[in-house]
Amino acid sequence: MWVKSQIVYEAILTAAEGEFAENGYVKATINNIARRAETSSSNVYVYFQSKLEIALAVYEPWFKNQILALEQSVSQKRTVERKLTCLLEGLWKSIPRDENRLTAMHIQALATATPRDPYSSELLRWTESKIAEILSGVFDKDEDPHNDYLAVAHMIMLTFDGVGMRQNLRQPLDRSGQMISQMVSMLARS
Amino acid sequence: MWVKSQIVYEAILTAAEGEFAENGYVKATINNIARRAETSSSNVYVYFQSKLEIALAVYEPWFKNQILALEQSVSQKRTVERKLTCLLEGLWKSIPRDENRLTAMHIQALATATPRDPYSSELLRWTESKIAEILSGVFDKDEDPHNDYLAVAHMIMLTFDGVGMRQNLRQPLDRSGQMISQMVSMLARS
DNA sequence: TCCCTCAAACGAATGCCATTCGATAATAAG
DNA sequence: CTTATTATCGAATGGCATTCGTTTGAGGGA
Repeated sequence: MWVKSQIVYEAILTAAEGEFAENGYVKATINNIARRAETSSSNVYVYFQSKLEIALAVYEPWFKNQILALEQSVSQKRTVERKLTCLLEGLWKSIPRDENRLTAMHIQALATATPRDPYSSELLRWTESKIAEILSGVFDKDEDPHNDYLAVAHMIMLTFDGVGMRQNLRQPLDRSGQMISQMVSMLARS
Repeated sequence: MWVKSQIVYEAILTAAEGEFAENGYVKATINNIARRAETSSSNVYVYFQSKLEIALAVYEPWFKNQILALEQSVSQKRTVERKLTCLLEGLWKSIPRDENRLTAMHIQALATATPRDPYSSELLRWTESKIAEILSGVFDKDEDPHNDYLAVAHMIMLTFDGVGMRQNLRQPLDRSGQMISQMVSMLARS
């Protein structure tokens, strides 16, 4: 059917995940990915249209898992403050600082993309809805001023992008702790 | 000494500003910059160590001016809410959406940099202090829990980075208005 | 006026990489 | 067994940052 060869396709994805994790988006090369997947760089283009497409294919499932796991963690906390802190620490610390640095690689990929590249904001929208839903659950009001939560979720995600972007650079100063507690207290006051 | 070098130096900076504004960081080429400055690409390396260095040299003065102008605008507003709105609209709308798109180009430059590249976070720190100072002035409390303002300033700047990063992509949905008013009301409640 | 030195300038590499091409090999279909 | 399609590969192609080796020309000293 459609799938050329499921095995090779997945070998490429796995190879790419390793390569991106080690080298980030810019320094990773299709040749290295091909070598890891035990095929040729030209053959990679039978399965993917571009380097960007590979990056997105690697990132999406990883990131969705991270978010779903985070949702779990948040739900296990008892108080509003703990829930909010858990959410923000996940998004502004744990996930972007994850070993494999896929967040930074994703940011690199998007930053170097042009408007003509095949990017869809579907994943971003999915994530923002999810966060809005979590926030809504934290305060559990059913009257649903959902738009407010979406706006906050959007800001949280833009900050997440910023954190990921700054991950590349050696940041001598880490203000994330203060930032999180500040934001938690502002949100909790709502 | 050669008076000429100053002239060429500035010709390169001007040329680079034009080139970066038109093409962003990634698509801009040293060759184009050299051509605009009426010199050769190799000669550019007499004045700058790398493409990144040029980008930062172009960005810094432009951005500082934007911030100083914004500080002015904020100071002319009368109420707390108007001041905050002015500040956030500047940082999350006007500056990143500026014609010349230098914000997006700066993000591209940083996102593609490696930790070994000659980046200093001095400008970021300067900006965050400035924003903290502005916030402090808005609420004009002299007791100065300055660290809280710095944390908020940091978050504002990370969001700014996120906005600039997303500028590359055609974003179909613009939630910046809601985001700003939401943030203003959260801050004003402090 | 004539050298001599050294910064400034340049054209031609170098090396790296995403992406494409053209040609085979393998496989499925009839 | 033939034919069409797919997968694979090695060898381009084209673009670009950066480096190299050499040349040029201004300024100071003789």
